[in-house]
Amino acid sequence: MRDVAEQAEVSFKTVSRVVNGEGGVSDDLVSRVEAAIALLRYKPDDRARHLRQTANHTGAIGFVMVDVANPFFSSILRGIEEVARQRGYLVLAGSTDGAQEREDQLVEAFIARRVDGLVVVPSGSVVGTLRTELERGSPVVFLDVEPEGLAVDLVRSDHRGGAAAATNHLIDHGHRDIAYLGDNPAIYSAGLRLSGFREAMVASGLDVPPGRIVTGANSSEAWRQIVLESLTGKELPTAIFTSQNFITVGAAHALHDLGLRNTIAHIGFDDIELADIVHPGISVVPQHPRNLGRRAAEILFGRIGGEVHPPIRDVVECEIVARGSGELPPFR
Amino acid sequence: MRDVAEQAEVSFKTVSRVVNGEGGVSDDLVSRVEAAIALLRYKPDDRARHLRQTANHTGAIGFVMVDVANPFFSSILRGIEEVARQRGYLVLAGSTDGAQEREDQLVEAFIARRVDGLVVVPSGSVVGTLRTELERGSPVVFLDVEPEGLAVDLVRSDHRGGAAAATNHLIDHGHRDIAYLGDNPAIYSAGLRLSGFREAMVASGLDVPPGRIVTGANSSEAWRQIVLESLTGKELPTAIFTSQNFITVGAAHALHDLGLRNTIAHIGFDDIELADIVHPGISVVPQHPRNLGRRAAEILFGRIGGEVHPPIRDVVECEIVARGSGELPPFR
DNA sequence: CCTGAGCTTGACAACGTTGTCAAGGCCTGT
DNA sequence: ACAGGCCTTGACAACGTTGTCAAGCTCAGG
Repeated sequence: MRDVAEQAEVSFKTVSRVVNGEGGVSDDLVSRVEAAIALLRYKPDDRARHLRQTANHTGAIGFVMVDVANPFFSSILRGIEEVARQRGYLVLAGSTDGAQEREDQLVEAFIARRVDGLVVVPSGSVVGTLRTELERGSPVVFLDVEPEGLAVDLVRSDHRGGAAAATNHLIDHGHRDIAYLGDNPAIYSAGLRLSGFREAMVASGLDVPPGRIVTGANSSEAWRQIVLESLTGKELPTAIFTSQNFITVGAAHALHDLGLRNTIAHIGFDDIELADIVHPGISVVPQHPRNLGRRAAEILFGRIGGEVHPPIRDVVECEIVARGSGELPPFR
Repeated sequence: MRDVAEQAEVSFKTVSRVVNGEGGVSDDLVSRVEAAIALLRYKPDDRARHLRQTANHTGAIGFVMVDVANPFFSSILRGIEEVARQRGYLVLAGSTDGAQEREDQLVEAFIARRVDGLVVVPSGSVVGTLRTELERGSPVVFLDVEPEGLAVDLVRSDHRGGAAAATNHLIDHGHRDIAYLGDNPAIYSAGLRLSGFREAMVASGLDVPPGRIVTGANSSEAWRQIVLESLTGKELPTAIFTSQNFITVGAAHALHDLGLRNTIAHIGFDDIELADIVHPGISVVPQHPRNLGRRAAEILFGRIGGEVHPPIRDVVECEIVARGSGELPPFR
């Protein structure tokens, strides 16, 4: 800016006025400044701008998720981005892979850049930098995961209810021996889904032997292996409930490999591309991640705009989409 | 920082020294400052830090893509993020939906925040802010799309070669009447894929009547409709080549709706989840987006680090994955 | 006891911008 | 012709940080 001012032979305050369209500058000077800007390819520096402006607003929000390569999260990001864009905001995003340490780093980095707010899918309990920010009153909206014992804004699917609905769906179709395959139940959503499964089973007076609960891998390929192993040479369950999209895909592959897709009933959490053109179609309890993202961003911008109200807790119901695999009768 | 200094009764320069671990501060003061920092929940402001530091490095890079909700792009983003994370960089990302105007806004916003470099999937020709930045010598790596007449760093798949390979694959299996379904050929990659298709057809002495080229929709649902319409009540092609992931999904749905998945051969560009458990499996020419992203980021960081060499042009070959649908013989 | 080296500490400028205020020129109304 | 107001323009402080440099202290060596 200093250079532009020199080039145009005006003070740099006048350049500032022209850049910001403040008016009160004669046409002569405006055109001289504009010529200098074009000549020097000058671009204002938003960091300095926001630094000076007392108003706390940097035009950026942060999104901390588990893995942007997972379509569930990238769709959420897209939803957030849509809302942010409307308001002229930029989105900083980062993947934690579920690691607390990485989550801390990301939150720290976002705070250091003074984002105006955060949407967070926390990896574990809320500690460290994130907790500090919450206490300080920074706008934070939690997504998909509800932190224990904290009154915060939250948007998530009804994991427990959806899982229970899926389980009941299988039970209604005559199944008694149902296996659950899911993420580590220490993960909030995975824990709720497992609870939903358990409760539905118990409510129908059914047993859940430990061998019927399989947890732990984290890619569809790994799940394919796990399901292959857990379905080989033992007494098979008549139905399985896979509680996450990668697991559903891995299990569908494994069932396919074993020639069991028409034998063992299967229902999954999260929707999956092409789930309706396989045979049988894969029944699922879909989430609507883009809407979750939009909703979270809207709440966040409300807070950023200074809205004061009790924490919003938006738990979105999930309904079953029946496509065939979840309606297979028990094979024994 | 000023407040911390007051609280600890030291000068703010001393606080700066403690925060940055510069040493040369007595243990007594260090602990007083640390106590004040904890008490006031002080976090340094990276913007001011980078503003002062003459070295041009803000610890952030930008990624401009078409749509983060498309797994192709979110996988690229993930690859970029991995490399960025290793170096302690943050990634700003935004979707253009292929609109030049939005691309301009994003690039402008990233530049205004003084990102250290950009990875860009340009929407059209390189004009506006992006062009200015290139001329100024800012580090920019192009991804997936090769800008016309510019010597720039580039990473992309071999769209033309991959499309030709797919087409030849169909021809080798006896097809003569092949339909092409693809994005608007004004889009760089889509144009190359169409060329690859055309050239392969011509090289085998085959006709490409205009009715066999279908272009233009932009969601798998829209493509499902288009394919449904274009395959109803006419003389059908014996094979189709769908040149992008959404189109492949839409076409697979449509073929399924029409009961033609075992009749019309089908091969697609981009890989698709579950493509191998449908019947027949969907043959594809996969790209490896995460690797593309990693590669682009590595080149970018090389430039940011000051490497000087002629533009890198990294065109990654694509190989066919045969799963059944692309190997069906002509039905007539 | 004095000198000088080494350590700790702080004062101040600078980064690129905007906000505040005052100076100077011109016009209008009397 | 003069007072008062408006319009244009610039000087300077401030935002939160780091770099530079000098001041003051301690301590060892002569």
